[in-house]
Amino acid sequence: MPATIRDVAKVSGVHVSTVSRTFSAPHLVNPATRARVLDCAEQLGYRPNRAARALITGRTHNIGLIVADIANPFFPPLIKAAESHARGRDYHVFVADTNEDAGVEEELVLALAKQVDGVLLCSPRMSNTQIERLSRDVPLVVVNRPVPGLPAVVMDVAQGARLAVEHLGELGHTHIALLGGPRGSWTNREIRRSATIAARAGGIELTIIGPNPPTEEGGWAQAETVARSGATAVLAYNDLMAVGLIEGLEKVGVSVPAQMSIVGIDDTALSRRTRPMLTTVATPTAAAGRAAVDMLLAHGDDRRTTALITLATELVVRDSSGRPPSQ
Amino acid sequence: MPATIRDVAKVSGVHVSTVSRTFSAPHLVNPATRARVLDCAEQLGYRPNRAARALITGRTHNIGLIVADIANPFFPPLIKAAESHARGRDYHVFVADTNEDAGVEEELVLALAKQVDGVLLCSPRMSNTQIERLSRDVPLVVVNRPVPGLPAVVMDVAQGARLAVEHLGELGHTHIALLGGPRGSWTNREIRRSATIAARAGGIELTIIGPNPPTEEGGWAQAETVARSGATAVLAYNDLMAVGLIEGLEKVGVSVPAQMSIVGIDDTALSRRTRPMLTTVATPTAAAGRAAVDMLLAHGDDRRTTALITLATELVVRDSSGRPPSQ
DNA sequence: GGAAGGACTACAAACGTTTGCAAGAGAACT
DNA sequence: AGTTCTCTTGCAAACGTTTGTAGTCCTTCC
Repeated sequence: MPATIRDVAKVSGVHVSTVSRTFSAPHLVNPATRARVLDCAEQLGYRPNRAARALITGRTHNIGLIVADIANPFFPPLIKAAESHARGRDYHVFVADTNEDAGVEEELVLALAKQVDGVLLCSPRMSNTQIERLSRDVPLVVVNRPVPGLPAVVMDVAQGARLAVEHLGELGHTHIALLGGPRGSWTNREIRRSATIAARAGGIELTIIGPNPPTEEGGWAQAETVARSGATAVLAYNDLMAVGLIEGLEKVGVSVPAQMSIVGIDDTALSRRTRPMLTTVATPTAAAGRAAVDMLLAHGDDRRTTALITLATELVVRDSSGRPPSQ
Repeated sequence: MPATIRDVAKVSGVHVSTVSRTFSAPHLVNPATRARVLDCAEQLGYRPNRAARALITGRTHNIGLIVADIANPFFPPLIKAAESHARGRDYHVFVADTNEDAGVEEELVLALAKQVDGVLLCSPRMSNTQIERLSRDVPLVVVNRPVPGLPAVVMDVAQGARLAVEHLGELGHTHIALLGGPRGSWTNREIRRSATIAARAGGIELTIIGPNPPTEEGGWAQAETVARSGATAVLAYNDLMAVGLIEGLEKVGVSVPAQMSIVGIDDTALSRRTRPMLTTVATPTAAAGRAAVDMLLAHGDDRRTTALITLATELVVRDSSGRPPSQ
């Protein structure tokens, strides 16, 4: 029912190949003919069938975007930026949610492989070897984790964690708790590594609590442990956990920031909406989405880009961090 | 480079059509042959090329999902549910964000039309006639707005608004402000209509403030107007505006709920995270996503489903609503 | 005035599938 | 033993494009 290239050819009295070139190589067709063809196409409401085009060119002009959990406020800004950026370059985006499941993740990459020119893998739960294997089927760009031999975009959370610890140190805290994230997370290891170094440098005692699920509940559940740890400040794996922790602390009668300072990571929209507003490490998620799309599309040209892009983070001081109780 | 049906045919010593049938009509091929073919396919890592299949069957097994703003916390749960539900039925989902722009919306539907079996249009900003025209190019299901002649899924916000007004009435409020949403929104009209009726029935004065942009800023900006309106309670178009309003009221020295009760709509994840926690009307967004997918896929079979599904809403009472100040 | 080149267009094969049709082999019926 | 039926498979056309090759007609040059 929808107009095909053949309909346009018939109506405008030229061969299909001429119609095709009118769209894909305009300089090869006579201006007068081109005008006539465009006119007929317009008239018929013709739009090239991208699937058919993909069959022969091998380029679908689609990309896949796989995230662990769309409902996690970290991802929507990334998705939004990536989608918009891709669309600006005439690419459409498949979005899929793995529910934090590595198996689903692999299945999705495979299922999408033939329909896209590449896949953005955000915060993957798969092993490096799994990811490397998949990258033979379809170009991959990994976000939030470096994978040897593959292009990746990561946030400089090490810097962020250092800034956070230094900030707390300057406020006078001498004992900080680190509320860790999920076990397999590269980001989690980075934070831990960097916070440990920064704490040692600042003469600060660091208590590590975790691993924990990276959710509000995960933070909430550790409130008592945190309260009894002797620490006067906490650096949490992400905002979600920080918020859960604040809530949990309230419940056990510890007020923030008077008795306990809290610093989150990510600067999600959430952090400006809680009371007290959350001091947090801002990670440039939108920029990460755009950068990942750029890498993926560049990927096509030269054979195998291996670059690792590291985006700077910064500390955003709000109301959840303050001086330790004078006692 | 990736294995095609022809490679599998060659290796397993049968014709391509037999391989094809092994996957798309297994009962037509001899069990022994089928086993052998499947084995070879497995060996070669063969996966049918869905684009090529779509070319001939006319069914892409993809659906489009167009939302106004991915970063609006209303949408992620809907997207997540729709994507997961669709994947369970072997469909993949294109997600696109229109930035609240009707022009982008139309362009997206057209661009996606050939690549999908149908499009879910969530909270569209286009006119009904525009939508109807587009529905001739590609099956559409509209979410959050009824469009004559098209299948749609809507929330019973009228019921929700009534419950909210009654709740406030029972608490003793006699003057309520309605903080309206965007001009073109059907949901906004419904809320307004229903709140007006409920207020009259309860002997409550209703002041309508708006239209406003459906964002945190939109709520924030009206804080002073609300404070001066004489109302002791507010029903906001959505949670985002309610949260913004609470923040704005704090700034001008009005405390919630002591001096002003606030009720939101949507019950986004947000509403449990703010202080005070938000009393709000829960809309079943995940269910809406699933229902819309179901309608879209059913749509294919019988020619034109016109059904309108209305999902019930309910009031969730939390901490932002209370008795009016005794004065 | 013939050759050489340029601009434009048509032809046809290809991309990876699906599917209607036909053919062959047995099995089951009459 | 002939007919019909079922099961299984192969053949080939089709889906809507792109693109290499070749052809036509003009210009331009020597």
